[in-house]
Amino acid sequence: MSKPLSIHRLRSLVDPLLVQGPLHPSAYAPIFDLLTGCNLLKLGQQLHAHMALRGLEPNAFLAAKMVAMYASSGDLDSAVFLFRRVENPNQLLFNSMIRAYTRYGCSMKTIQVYCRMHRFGSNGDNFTFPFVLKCCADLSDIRMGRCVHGVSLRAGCELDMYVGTSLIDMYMKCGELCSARKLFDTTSERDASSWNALINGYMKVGDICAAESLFRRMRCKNIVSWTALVSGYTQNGLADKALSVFDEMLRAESEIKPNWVTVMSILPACAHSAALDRGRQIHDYTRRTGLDSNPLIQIALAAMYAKCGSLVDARRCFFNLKADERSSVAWNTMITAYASHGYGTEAVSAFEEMIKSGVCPDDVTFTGLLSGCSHSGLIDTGLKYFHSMKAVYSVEPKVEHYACVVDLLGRAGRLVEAKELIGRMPMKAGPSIWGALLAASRKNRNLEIAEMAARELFVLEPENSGNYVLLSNMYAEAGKWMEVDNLRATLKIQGMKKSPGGSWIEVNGKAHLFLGGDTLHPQAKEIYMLLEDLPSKIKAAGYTPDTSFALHDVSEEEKEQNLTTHSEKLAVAFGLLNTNPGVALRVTKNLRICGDCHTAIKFISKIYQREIIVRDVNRFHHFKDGFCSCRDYW
DNA sequence: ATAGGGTTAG
Repeated sequence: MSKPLSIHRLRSLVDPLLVQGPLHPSAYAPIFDLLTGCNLLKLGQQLHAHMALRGLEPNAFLAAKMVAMYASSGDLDSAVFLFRRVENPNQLLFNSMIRAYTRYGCSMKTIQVYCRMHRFGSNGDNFTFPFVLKCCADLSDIRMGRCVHGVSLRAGCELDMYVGTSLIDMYMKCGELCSARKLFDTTSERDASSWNALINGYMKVGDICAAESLFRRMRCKNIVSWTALVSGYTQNGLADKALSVFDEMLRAESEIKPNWVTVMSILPACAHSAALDRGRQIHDYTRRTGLDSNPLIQIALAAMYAKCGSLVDARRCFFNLKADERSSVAWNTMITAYASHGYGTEAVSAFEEMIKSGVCPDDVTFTGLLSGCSHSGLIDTGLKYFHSMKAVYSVEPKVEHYACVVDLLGRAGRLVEAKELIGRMPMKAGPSIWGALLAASRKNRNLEIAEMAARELFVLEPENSGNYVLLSNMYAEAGKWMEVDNLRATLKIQGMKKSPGGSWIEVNGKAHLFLGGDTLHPQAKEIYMLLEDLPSKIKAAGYTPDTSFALHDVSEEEKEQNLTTHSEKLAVAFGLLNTNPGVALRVTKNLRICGDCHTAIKFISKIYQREIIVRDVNRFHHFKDGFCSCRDYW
């Protein structure tokens, strides 16, 4: 596309038309072309109104241009209105409308327009099929896809590269990998797009090897190919690989540089690994390249910072957004950020502010809000919002909202109410529901309800060893060693391994991972010395180790020993040893933080005057001056 | 005028 003209230049083209009488449609068409993609809705509307006032009905050709203009300016309704008024649509107009609907993600509508086009006796052309095929892909409608494939052959489009790529993409997204591959292998002309469609498809189904081998064999790699690899790794949970490909990309001698989509793909990898320093580097990169002016980037940055433990930076990114850029997703990001950090009150006020600014909440908003209330013990507030979801905001509660409320009630010890709520749910209770109930029974030491929840979970997610471990721990607490042995035997028979507890901490941009009882680290000796000194220091400050968290059938002394070597303590000790006084420590754990460690870290934060931020699988704990942001409610 | 993108409970 040519460079967009300045608003003044466009004004000077439109204004003379507005003072003249009706002209031939061909006089207006080029103006609408110029307005397309300029996001100057007002100017387009003015011209349209001028024509309407003079009784000028656009013909199909002109309507096509106007539909494109409206669609590109965010006004789909006007585009549809125009389209419907044209009695004799031509191919161009159909294409324009199909493109408009596709752009707004209205796949069903696109298919409807395509069908109508058929009834007008047209097969479509090389500009029709790519969009229609994309919709088939989005709908996973393989039958429609095959049908469109057939029509595209009849229309003689089989050699068109755009159509070819769209076909490959459609087959990949519908899970017909073989058909896609066959098309790819038999196409004589292939460009980067067809390769990229395949790579993305393989990544989507989790076939990393196939995607990698294609990428390595590719000779015409472009920015999309690199991004496909990065986002594929991220989506498959391979954050480290995503980060190293990103580095490789920066090093690669080609001209290819990360664009905004690449950045969007790499940020979740930073978040996953809690790689705050890497995240900051990427933030710097967006500032250097001007990508940071993109509101989507700011939102993704906010989410990254929140997940890396820096709520301050997350807020800063959010406040970089102008008021009209604060979409529901932006608000959701902040509400969820507050919730996960245990700032329920702030989550609630962010929600209220969102409503005040006229942004409609959606289901994600309420999962964030409810989990925020739950983490902070705002029981009544949470219940109030839950009940207002549908009544006030027309958002249908989904299973995840029920899970939040089960958690909200359960955490507060209202297990019976939680159980009753599960019974009244309009949908089937899934793992999230029973998982919340199990965790709540653990917290309240209610073995009976725990057994009930666990029974459901063993069926729903038999491969999740965490559930067995949790119940087994509860049996251990209750001294029911027989049941403990039974569960352990079950675990063993099924060949399941307890996922090892691990924590990591980033120091000078490098992550250091510790497993429970780890002695492999080069600094292990110093770390253990520091930890061995801790109990006496802490005991002097009034701390008693809570051995109920050791959960082994061993003597009290041994239990205490095991506690000192939990991975989160090792990571904290390492942090104390390797950072300057006063620097905040950020530790990430792959499981839930242990209760004894929680107490110990509170004391450490006081004794060593350090802010310590621990992210566990559920939430953040901010330790400072002997207190935790969760106020021991977790 | 093809391919890639942000927010989600235990």
